[in-house]
Amino acid sequence: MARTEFPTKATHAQTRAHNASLVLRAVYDLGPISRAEIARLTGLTRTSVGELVGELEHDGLAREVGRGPSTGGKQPTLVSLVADARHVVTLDLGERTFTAALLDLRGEVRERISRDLDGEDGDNALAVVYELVDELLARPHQPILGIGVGAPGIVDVEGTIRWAVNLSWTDLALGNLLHARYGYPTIVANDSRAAALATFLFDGDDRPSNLVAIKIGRGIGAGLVLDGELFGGDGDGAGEIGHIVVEPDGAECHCGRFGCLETIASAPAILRAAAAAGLPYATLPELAAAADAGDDTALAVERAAGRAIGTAVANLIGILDVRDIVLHGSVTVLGEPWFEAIRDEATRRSLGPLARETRIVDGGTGEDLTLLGACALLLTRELGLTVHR
Amino acid sequence: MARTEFPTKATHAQTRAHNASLVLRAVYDLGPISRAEIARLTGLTRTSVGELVGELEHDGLAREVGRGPSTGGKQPTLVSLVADARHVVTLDLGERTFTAALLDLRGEVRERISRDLDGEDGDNALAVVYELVDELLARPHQPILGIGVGAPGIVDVEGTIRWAVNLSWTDLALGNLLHARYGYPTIVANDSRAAALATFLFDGDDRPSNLVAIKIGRGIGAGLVLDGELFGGDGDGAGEIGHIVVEPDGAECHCGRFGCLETIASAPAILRAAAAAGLPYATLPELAAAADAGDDTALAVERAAGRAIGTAVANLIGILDVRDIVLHGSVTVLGEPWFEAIRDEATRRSLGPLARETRIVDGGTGEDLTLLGACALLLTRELGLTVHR
DNA sequence: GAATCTTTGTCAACGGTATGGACAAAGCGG
DNA sequence: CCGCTTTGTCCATACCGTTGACAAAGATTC
Repeated sequence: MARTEFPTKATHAQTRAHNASLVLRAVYDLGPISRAEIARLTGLTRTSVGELVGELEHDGLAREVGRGPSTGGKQPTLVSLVADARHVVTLDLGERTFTAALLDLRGEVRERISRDLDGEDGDNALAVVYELVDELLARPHQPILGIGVGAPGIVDVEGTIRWAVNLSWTDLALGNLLHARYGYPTIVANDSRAAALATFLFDGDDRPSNLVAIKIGRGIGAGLVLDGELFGGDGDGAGEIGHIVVEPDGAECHCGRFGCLETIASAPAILRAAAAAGLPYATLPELAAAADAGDDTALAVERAAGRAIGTAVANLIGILDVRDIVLHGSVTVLGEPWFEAIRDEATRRSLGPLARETRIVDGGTGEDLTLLGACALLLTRELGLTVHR
Repeated sequence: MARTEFPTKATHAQTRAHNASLVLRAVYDLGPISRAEIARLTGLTRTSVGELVGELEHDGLAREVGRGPSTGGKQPTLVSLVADARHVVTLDLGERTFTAALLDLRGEVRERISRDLDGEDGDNALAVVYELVDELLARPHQPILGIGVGAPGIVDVEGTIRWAVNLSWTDLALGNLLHARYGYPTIVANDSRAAALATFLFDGDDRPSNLVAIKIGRGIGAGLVLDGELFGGDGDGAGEIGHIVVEPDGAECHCGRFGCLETIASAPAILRAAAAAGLPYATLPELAAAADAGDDTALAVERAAGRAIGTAVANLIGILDVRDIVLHGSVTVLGEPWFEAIRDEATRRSLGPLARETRIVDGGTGEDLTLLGACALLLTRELGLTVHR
């Protein structure tokens, strides 16, 4: 078991950084809060907290905002986060319309622009990315903390997009390119994964430490947050469940296999199934409306798609014993009948006690989730705003 | 996202502990090694390393063992681990014969005893545990580092066995009981998971940081090592893949569902299938021998079981993108035909690029894996001998 | 209203721990 | 034999969290 690489040593600077981010997180999470309260929460002394808060104030990240009520002694001085102290450039390249936005430290969108690809891919798509960032940075903004990108396909930890079919990108070192061009810290991650992290961080209040967010749209991909952190797998392909074979004798998938989940439950697949059943609906909302209005054939199409997802969910539950499963993406417009089929199938196919405690919830079409997730990754890496359990 | 619990502060003592375990690990992994070499590896100064090695020597964990060859200067003093400096009490409660053993710091078995349960369960089975530990501790031994237990069923992080069907244990706080009775640090973990960790730590040399070890015997369970650490899931049930439904119209399982993986691919299920096919073999080795001798029916039975496992493996690959999958347990005696069926089915059902790089290997019947894993958990917690990547 | 108690935030002294420089010991090469 | 290199240790220094004390300022009690 001789591993040549060694974990890094611990230094005083690291302890300092850790405690600094602890204080920042207290201010971030618990709104206006006194130094003494932070000291009680973190276990640090009031002295240390005072010093660290001083640094935050110096960096403009925190500010005194008045006094709190006394509890029998001197009034505490309340310190609050300055949400607008930094801006983060975020990009969502997961749809055929690229979106770029400036977010503040709370994940609030301050500026947003987008541009349709018009079928462009390769270098032209990359040019669109540059245009969007250039335009965003031309607008008034606070000091930039970094650039966060959610991109489709398989993205490695270095920020290289190894394989993104729809954009014809292979081994595109997007992270390095952006860093070289703009000079800011840059993170590139898979869009489904970013969305999963966003859901985990911004959406819930008292979650367990694991969450799976499945994005179901043109493709199907899941982001896995395990023990509070995004899990990538050995080849950065964790969560790529769209190509698990569900029906070995099913239709051919563009990946070459037969009966992949995507051939049954993705948005295009559902519309194909509807057409095959003789239904005249060309979009998912139309299909959903028909089903809600009592069209049994439409309902059956929805349910069949739901059951396939339910099978995958059962596998997720059985393998990971995860409590929270969030479904998002364009297909969620199918609404309750579809969800019901998913829940039924997931329950039918997994161990009772596990399935019973699982919550399968609607994450909506998740407009900003990818942007938020990319932002969250930056906040974690640059400011240490990790969420442990 | 107000979480009331906070991560703990960092202290100087923690930096010290971290660096101490870094030095220990260098000595542990890289055999006799000089202080200067440790300093280069860890990035610590020779001063710090000298001090820390001094502590290890004081604790008896390390010892100077001579001089190394000069490389143009003073000969280095080599420091080596004293493998026998501590003993760990380990228990494997996963089979119907309980095993207890004393292991040294290298995981070498120094003493081993076992006792058949003779069908006992509940408190009587617990009494057997006490007997075994009493007897082991009555033998000559080094200072005890702690007690590590691999137990079947669902075990939570506190060391309570929430549910172990075969032993009729529910909510048995085994960890607390053992700690109260013997006073040593105690860890109780699921046996499959312990075995997975053992495989990860002791077996490979340059693994990726993820590994799934599937134990296939009377039951089927997997241990998940993700990013170098055991993953438990929200309800400590991660890896309980035996009850994922593979054939919705299959046979009834004792869990109440139909067509669970265990109803098809566990040892008893395979023997049932053999009987149903009119074969006269009552044990797996007999079945394997017949298949190897050209019995096509026996071969077909083996392959059917293998394909079911292969389906589960495909799900694991698709969800986790894990490179290394180890199969162990009594069913591995079926040998190559069975493995081939697993590999074929796993490949057929998962995305090409992923499946191609996956290694599905034979972990054997894994006699001591659970003991080793329990030992490894203790080494990690008590001495910080974690293996990062 | 005065005295006492509580709580807050800060300051100075202290202690643990990693670092850097210096140095003796000990071997190699010319 | 002399210079160079490497090793292990000693000493002084710097970083940073802790401890104890204290002033400020409000609450509580008499």
